[in-house]
Amino acid sequence: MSTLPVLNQPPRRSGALLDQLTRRMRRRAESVLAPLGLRTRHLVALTVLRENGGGATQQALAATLLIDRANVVGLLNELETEGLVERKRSELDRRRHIVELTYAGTRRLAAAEFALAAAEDEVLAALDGEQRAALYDLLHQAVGGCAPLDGRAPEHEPGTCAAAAAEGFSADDDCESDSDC
Amino acid sequence: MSTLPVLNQPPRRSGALLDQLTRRMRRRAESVLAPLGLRTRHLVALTVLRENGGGATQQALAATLLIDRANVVGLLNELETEGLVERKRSELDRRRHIVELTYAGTRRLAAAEFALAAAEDEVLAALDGEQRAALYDLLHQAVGGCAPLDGRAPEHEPGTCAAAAAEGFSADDDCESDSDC
DNA sequence: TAAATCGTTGGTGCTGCACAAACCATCTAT
DNA sequence: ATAGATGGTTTGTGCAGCACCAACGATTTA
Repeated sequence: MSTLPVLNQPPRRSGALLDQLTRRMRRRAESVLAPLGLRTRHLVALTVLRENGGGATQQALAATLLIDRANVVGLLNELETEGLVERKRSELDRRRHIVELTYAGTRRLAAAEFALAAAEDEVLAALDGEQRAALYDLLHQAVGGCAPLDGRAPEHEPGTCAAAAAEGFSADDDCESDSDC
Repeated sequence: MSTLPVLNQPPRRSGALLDQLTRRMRRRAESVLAPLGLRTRHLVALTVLRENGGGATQQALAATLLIDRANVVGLLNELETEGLVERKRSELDRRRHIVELTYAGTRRLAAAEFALAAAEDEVLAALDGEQRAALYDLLHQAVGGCAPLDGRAPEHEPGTCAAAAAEGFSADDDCESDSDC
């Protein structure tokens, strides 16, 4: 606030706060997602599917989500038994599956995003609208302008970090220090 | 920035960004802590020990760190074999161990904090000093003013959320929605 | 003397992944 | 046509990082 040089002030380390806030956010997110029968990874997968428009092969999904192709199978099984996603045989290459978002999937995703936004507002309740916007801007800038699939990912070449950045919610990206995104 | 009402703007969800930034922060933190032979939980424990001044019993530590008392044992073993911490029998109650920070422990902790601050600056490199301060303030306010052991925890009664908030880095606090802190 | 408490040990279980091996169906190259 | 590569699938193993329970010795308290 003040531009006066204040010495001896406590460390002001944001790390702990960041961690704390993220934890709360995640908890709330999981809470509101649960009644929709979704978990974070489902949301990420659905988002990716919607974002790249048409359909994606499973291996493309694996690359984008940075998870093992074997694990993609289970993930899609869950989504498919809920009718949110559909696996179609590619006509060009009948080995491939083209994974597509169903109408139900689109709607569920929208519902999830709505719920998620509410959860976020809840967690950030202590901030007013302006402050939330400021927070968003700072975070955005800090992360490096690499918008996390929300405000349009710049490039979505498979294997890019935009990949893992996907929803921001990924498991444990080994994106490393390399300036992928 | 602008106060003009802008419609149709993308969701601006901070959740993903928060997650992303926190992940980076954690990675860097772990990286710089590793050469010091410390992991996050060690740092948290050391910080708690320093913060409450004298010494703490293991059960008090368990309560403060919100971890099982059985797991405190292993944690302290690691710290003690590194000479950062000392277990003394309480003279008042010889069942108890009074855990104290050694001089080496104090120094190691200071070194860790220094390294951590550097790591943080690295992660927030895209922000200038003023912006970092603004981010801190926003995070602080969002978290609820419950300073995370850095800028003096308001109360440190065992079992409080200030507990888990400890370093902000805790495993999976079930702090729930109850307004503990 | 009996019951409770503190630290300790050891075991079990859970979540949430990664990773590897092997398999069938299918495509591609020769 | 045949061999090799590829896409999806299944199954199994392993790891990290915890929680939780049960039991034990030493000690305190009732």
